Amino acid sequence: MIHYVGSGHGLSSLAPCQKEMQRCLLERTVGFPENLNWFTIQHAKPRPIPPSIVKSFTCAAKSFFATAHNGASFSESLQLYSSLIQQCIGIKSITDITKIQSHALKRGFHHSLGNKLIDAYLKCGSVVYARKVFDEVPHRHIVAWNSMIASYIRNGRSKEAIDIYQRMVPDGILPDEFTFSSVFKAFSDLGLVHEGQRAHGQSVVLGVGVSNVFVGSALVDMYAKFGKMRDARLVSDQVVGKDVVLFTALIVGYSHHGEDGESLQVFRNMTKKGIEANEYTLSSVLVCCGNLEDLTSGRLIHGLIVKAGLESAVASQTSLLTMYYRCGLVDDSLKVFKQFINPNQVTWTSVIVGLVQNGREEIALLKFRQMLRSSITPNSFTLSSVLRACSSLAMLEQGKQIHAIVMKFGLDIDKYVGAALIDFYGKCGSTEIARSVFNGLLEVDVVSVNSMIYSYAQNGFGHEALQLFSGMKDTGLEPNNVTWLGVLSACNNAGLLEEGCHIFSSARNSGNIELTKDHYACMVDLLGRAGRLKEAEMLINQVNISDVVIWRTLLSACRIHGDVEMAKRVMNRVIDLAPEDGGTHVLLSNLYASTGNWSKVIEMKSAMREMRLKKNPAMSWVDVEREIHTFMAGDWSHPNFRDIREKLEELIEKVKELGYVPDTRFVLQDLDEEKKIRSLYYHSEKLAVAFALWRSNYKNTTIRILKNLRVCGDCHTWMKFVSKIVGRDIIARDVKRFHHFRNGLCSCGDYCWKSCSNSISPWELEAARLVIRLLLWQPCG
DNA sequence: TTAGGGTTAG
Repeated sequence: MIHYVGSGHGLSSLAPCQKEMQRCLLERTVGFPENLNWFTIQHAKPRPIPPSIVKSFTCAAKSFFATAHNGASFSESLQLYSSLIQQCIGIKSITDITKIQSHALKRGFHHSLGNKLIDAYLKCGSVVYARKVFDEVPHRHIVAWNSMIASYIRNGRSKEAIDIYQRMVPDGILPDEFTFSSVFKAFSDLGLVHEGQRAHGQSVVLGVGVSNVFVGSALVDMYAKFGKMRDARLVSDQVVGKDVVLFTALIVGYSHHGEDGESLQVFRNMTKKGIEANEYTLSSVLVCCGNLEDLTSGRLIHGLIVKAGLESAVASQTSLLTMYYRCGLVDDSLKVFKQFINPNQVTWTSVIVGLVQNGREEIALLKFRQMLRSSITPNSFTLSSVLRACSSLAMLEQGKQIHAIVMKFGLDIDKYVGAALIDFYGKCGSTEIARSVFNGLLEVDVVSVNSMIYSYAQNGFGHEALQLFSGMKDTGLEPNNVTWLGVLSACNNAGLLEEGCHIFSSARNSGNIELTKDHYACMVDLLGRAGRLKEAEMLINQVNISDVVIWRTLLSACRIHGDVEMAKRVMNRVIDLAPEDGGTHVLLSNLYASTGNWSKVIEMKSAMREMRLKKNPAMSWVDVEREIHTFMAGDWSHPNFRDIREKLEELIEKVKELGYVPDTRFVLQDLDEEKKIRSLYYHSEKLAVAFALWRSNYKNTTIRILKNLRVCGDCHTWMKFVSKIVGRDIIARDVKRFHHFRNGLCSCGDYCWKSCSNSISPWELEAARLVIRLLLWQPCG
């Protein structure tokens, strides 16, 4: 039943309406002079509007003109409005629809056209206007309800979609298969498990179950997104006439929940049934191959993509390059990337991520620059990855430039980028900046807190890490595996034995954390460094973990405390677990060397030669004026070696005056005392510091050193003295942690070099000597 | 006139 509303719809009102329509149409066809009549419009040649549109408008107007004169019936007028609205959809003009709506409203046609108008607004992308009409008109067709729900979901407004869905039954409208195929996504988007299940129940009651493959695949997708793969499978099994979409939803579901093998099985079943995979399926299956590092299947899918002619499809190409880099084939990944004619943001990001994950950080940064040059905007994915590249290379200046780009795009409040920034500044030794980034985050989650705890941990700020950890409870954040490890490592790096033991037992007793070998390794390190070797050994035996890293950690502690007997025992365990491992032999050889057992050292070295094991040469890198310089112990190949040597001699003389005494215990070769002292002087980190000071004599910048092994104990003392005499900060990042040298002291509090045995070690004596010297040296008051 | 699945990060 169609209702007329208002009274102005008769023939008498047609003339002004005609004028109104003429005005609307004239405005639509921009460029027409206003004094033209309908006849001239038919023959006029508009400038900016494409001829096809003008033609359609002219025909519509002609028809309206004719009906107006002949006395248009209600249905004729309605038809004309519908036709005009249809044309507006064609040119996606919301303005024109609004004009037609206002015209129709004056003539009382508004409500009769309600569903048409809703459809038109939605097709032109205006959910707001559509909703306005939806709320105004009394007789909404089921199509209007379904269209509103689908549009809200497409626009990421799932809550409003659910509101509309929940109003259907009270309004006397029963949801149909179109409703359910849309609405389940709204529940999964919002993570509303119970509500989603209830809607599933309602669909069964209404008889709109899985007989429809659209409803079935939407349900499979919803259950998969909830992580309920068993339910997803049960629904899928009931669907008759399964299609490629349903299978893809299942494949993606399994993959997202770590069951990539099952995904591949589903894919095989699908192809067995003769269902052809499309671009969506193939991209998803490639992700599974990448996650499984299953290159054979990955290459097979690559073949299928070529066969299906989908090589140029962007998503499958992106997945292809992702699959190759996850399988470690960076060059193949780059080959795929080269085939892109116009790489998009995701493609650029994928290739950058792949390079960073495979340790090709420098090329990743190069690609990032190319991306910016091709005017592709980086997103939070891209920026967090390039920041990771800068962290790995300790490239402070580059990272700062990327931080500026982050600020430009307003992404410094993003939790992913924020965590990457915190990690970056932490790894570059700038804990204060890391903290200010942390404080500026819009949303703090467990990952950003973990990043901050790690920054503190790496830089020896144990108490700060503990404080942040205890504050987590107030913010309602639950610590995870990574948090416990971070805070344990903070205690370890700062030598907080008691606190570390307390944290470890809390983690063990918390009940909801599964401790991994990393947690145990950290605890063994803490106990071992503190000299509680027996306890450390007992802990390993107690948990019965056969992991080479844990035993090697204990071996390293044996070396610090000179426990040769335990070291031999531990070494046997290490060799059992990793017979080819060179590091173990180096450790034992160093242990013999530090106890002066040179015959054993020679024995070990010849054993290592036979096994063709090599000790990694110690290397240091220093960043001076954005240029990286590499140094090796006793290597004078640097073009400025004369200046470096001169600077080094000068520094050594000055630090000696302040009390520096070379500690030859750190020379692991059998040399006479004088030669030992000379070999200490030319350690790579000393060369790097001397070079940096020579090149930047009159500047007050921080010197940043990166070392591939741990900083040697003698160099550690030497750098403390140097920081005092030159009044400059030195930050040394070694393989384990950071050392901030400032004004004669180090942030590690010398914990790394302190022996915890009962007798006073030479190091403690040296530290005491240093403190006295500094006290004397500093002016009082 | 209305409907379902995919690619990149800690």
